[in-house]
Amino acid sequence: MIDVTDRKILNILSKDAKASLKLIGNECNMSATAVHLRVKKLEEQKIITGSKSVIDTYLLGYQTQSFIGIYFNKANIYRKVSQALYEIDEVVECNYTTGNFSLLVKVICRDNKHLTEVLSNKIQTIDGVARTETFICLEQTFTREIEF
Amino acid sequence: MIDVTDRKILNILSKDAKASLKLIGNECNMSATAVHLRVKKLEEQKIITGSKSVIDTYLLGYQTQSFIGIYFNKANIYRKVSQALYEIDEVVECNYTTGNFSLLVKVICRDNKHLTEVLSNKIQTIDGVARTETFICLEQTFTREIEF
DNA sequence: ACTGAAAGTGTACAGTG
DNA sequence: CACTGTACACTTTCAGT
Repeated sequence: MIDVTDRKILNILSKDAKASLKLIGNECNMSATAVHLRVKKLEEQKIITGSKSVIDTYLLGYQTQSFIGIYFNKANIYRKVSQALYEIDEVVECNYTTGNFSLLVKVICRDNKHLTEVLSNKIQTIDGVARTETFICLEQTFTREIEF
Repeated sequence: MIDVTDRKILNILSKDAKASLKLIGNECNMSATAVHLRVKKLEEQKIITGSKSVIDTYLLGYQTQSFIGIYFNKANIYRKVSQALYEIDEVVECNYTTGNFSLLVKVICRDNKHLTEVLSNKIQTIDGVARTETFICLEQTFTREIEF
């Protein structure tokens, strides 16, 4: 399905979506056009699904990132609660998980006051949400992409 | 510092790093060149720090994503433990948090067997790690970028 | 700070092995 | 079928307003 060259391309693009085809071609001993064809194929196969610019949210005033574990008071409502969470702009990631919580979500707020408001006025008012547990990120020590 | 046009540009690029300057220019009623100048400035200010292609890890055989809460048996060692975690390829995000755990990390593995191996042979052998708590993601209901 | 024309890339297409 | 070389479109740079 995908070979070692495709993996090399994915590893480069996952760290830099704007890496030039020329540069990738040099790394893979290929013409830029050949790389382009492979990238197109990876997009068709939905292995590459898009791209994002990485933006420093901290510099823009969003300085309180946190994870929130959510407990339910009913069974089988994770889809409905997820939908309600999707309506909350500050919630950027939502995972249905095993373990203590039912959902584990990532929230990006300006400050602790903003977080308090999101928690009490938005998340905890969702039907089915019994209790939440907040983990404020004091420091994100690293993020990185997986290597294929 | 940054105006409403910059925000518009950031919102577009955070969802699509390869959005054409032309298209952004249309959205902002500006020439492609003017957009380019603003993007360059945002990069210089380190508000835009880079870009990534979004890759479907599931399709490539990494089908078990999980969060792992890490407890320490000593104080003040989060930097050292973070460094050790950075050496583990499967750990893609590491946060020093308030709450029960000291660190909350995101791990991407091929399957549960792979996760077990990472947990017992890699994470739990790090000096200072007392105990871990694993939250396997049964479903990532959504991820999204914040709006500015 | 923005525009409009030149140089340098990315992309599409016809052609080769 | 995977790749190459060429032609056009786009991004990027630079002089000018």
